[in-house]
Amino acid sequence: MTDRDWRCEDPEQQLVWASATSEALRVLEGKWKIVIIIQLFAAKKPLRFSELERRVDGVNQKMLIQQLRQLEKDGIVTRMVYPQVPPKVEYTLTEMGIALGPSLEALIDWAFMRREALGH
Amino acid sequence: MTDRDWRCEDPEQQLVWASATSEALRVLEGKWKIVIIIQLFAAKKPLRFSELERRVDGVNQKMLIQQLRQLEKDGIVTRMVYPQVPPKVEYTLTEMGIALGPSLEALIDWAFMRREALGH
DNA sequence: TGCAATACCCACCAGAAGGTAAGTATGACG
DNA sequence: CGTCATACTTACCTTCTGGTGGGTATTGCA
Repeated sequence: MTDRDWRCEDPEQQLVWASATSEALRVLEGKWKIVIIIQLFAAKKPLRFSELERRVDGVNQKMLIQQLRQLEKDGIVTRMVYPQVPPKVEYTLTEMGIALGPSLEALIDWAFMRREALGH
Repeated sequence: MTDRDWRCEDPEQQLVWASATSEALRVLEGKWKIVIIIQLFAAKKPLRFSELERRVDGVNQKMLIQQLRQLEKDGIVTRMVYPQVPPKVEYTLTEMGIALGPSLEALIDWAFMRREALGH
């Protein structure tokens, strides 16, 4: 475990924290990734492409695939192909995807706090 | 406090969590925002425009202002203008900006975990 | 024969985001 | 009068992201 006091004075360390966080955020960026991840979290089981398509409201096939591929590349989801016809492909969260839980929870908390503070 | 178990089965709730998180992320998105926020956190004091320009490596004036204005609009930073010549403008984190702390920490933790897992 | 089901791929387009280089406003100071 | 410092603003260009509407491959089944 590294020292995590990113409010420290060391400018070098600040650069490290900043770049680490930017990197982490890049994995979550894009219009659909969070929604996909939360759907996979909520389902608690592998989801087929078509199931995701149904659950992620408003997404189209190209976008869904694109984001899934990026999430796969980033180690957040696993793609499992069943060689049958018609095709069947299942997506699951990896361990690293599951490990995102606390961050997402913290973000959710902040979002709701903010909502209340802004009076919505 | 609302129920925060976003891994629940209720599809309606999932939509709420998903949209809340997307909203929160939108506030942090953009190439420079995280770096700006972390610099303000680390400084523990108001920073002038030119100080930020120096601390946020690689940013140009237009981008820095643009992102600062968005952060201001989103209630993350405060812009304080001193009416003097040459001009002096200071930027501070709002309460809501400071409240981002735990989320950022969780993201940093995850980012470092991921780094180790990927063997960097 | 030909259609259905599933998970894609491709060409193309529009708008948003990011970036560069120059200009502006102000008043103190020499 | 001209220069300096600071915090912007503007015009313009390039790149990235999101989106639409088509097409494809495979095999079972009517």
